[in-house]
Amino acid sequence: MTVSKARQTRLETKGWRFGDAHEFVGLSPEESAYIELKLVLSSALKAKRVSRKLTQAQLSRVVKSSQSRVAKMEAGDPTVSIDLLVKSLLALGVSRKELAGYWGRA
Amino acid sequence: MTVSKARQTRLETKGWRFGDAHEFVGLSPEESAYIELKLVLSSALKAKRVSRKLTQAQLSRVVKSSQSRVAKMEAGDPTVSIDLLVKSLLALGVSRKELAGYWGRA
DNA sequence: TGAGTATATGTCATATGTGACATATTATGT
DNA sequence: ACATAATATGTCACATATGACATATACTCA
Repeated sequence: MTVSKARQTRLETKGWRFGDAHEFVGLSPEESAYIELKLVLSSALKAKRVSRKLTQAQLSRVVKSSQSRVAKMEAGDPTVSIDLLVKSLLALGVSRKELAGYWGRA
Repeated sequence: MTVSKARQTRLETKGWRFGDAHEFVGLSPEESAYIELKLVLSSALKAKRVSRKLTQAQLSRVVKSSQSRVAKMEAGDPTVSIDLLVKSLLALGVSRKELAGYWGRA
């Protein structure tokens, strides 16, 4: 998927209530699955941060990033890669089994 | 991890026989886990391609890439992102459950 | 041995991701 | 209401990933 399309998707989704990204219109199953995965990792990251009682600024130091990028990670911003999300979760001490759990979750 | 460090790791690993990336010297557990994850996805991609009896060139058309990049994906080249590996696996019709399986596999 | 096919490796211009910064918006307390 | 902390959003220079291409190496099969 192109960046502009991803951005458009995100814009189109503002205020949209959904439980399953398959409901996004005009997206192939692969595109939906890819977006779903990022959203799952995003919320996992936020959940982990909150459970550790860290601010975004504090977490950004742990993962060697910036507060704004952490905010974008948690928001599922299209400019954030799965790599960064995975690296951040690993930096928070998340195990591979836990990671697998996130992805397997519908 | 920086690119140069990743490249160095790969070079250092040439001809190295290992079953667990934790054995890489000088890498933190997170770095090892990240590399392991990429290697698992790499071999999953290759296995899928072979089981479908596709050449790298054919697969490259399916995932809209190039033969050389497919080769790099399967080789665990440090310039290949998890994003690309995941997108490619999804394009091959791999389910979320299957991905989760790869993800969790030690 | 060769010719044909598949895979690997190197390079490069361009696309995309990143941290950092400024600033806006939203919470939380007093 | 006000101040203060936390989070969100926008932008940008720089870093990294990408597809494409050339070319090298490996693999079949005759």
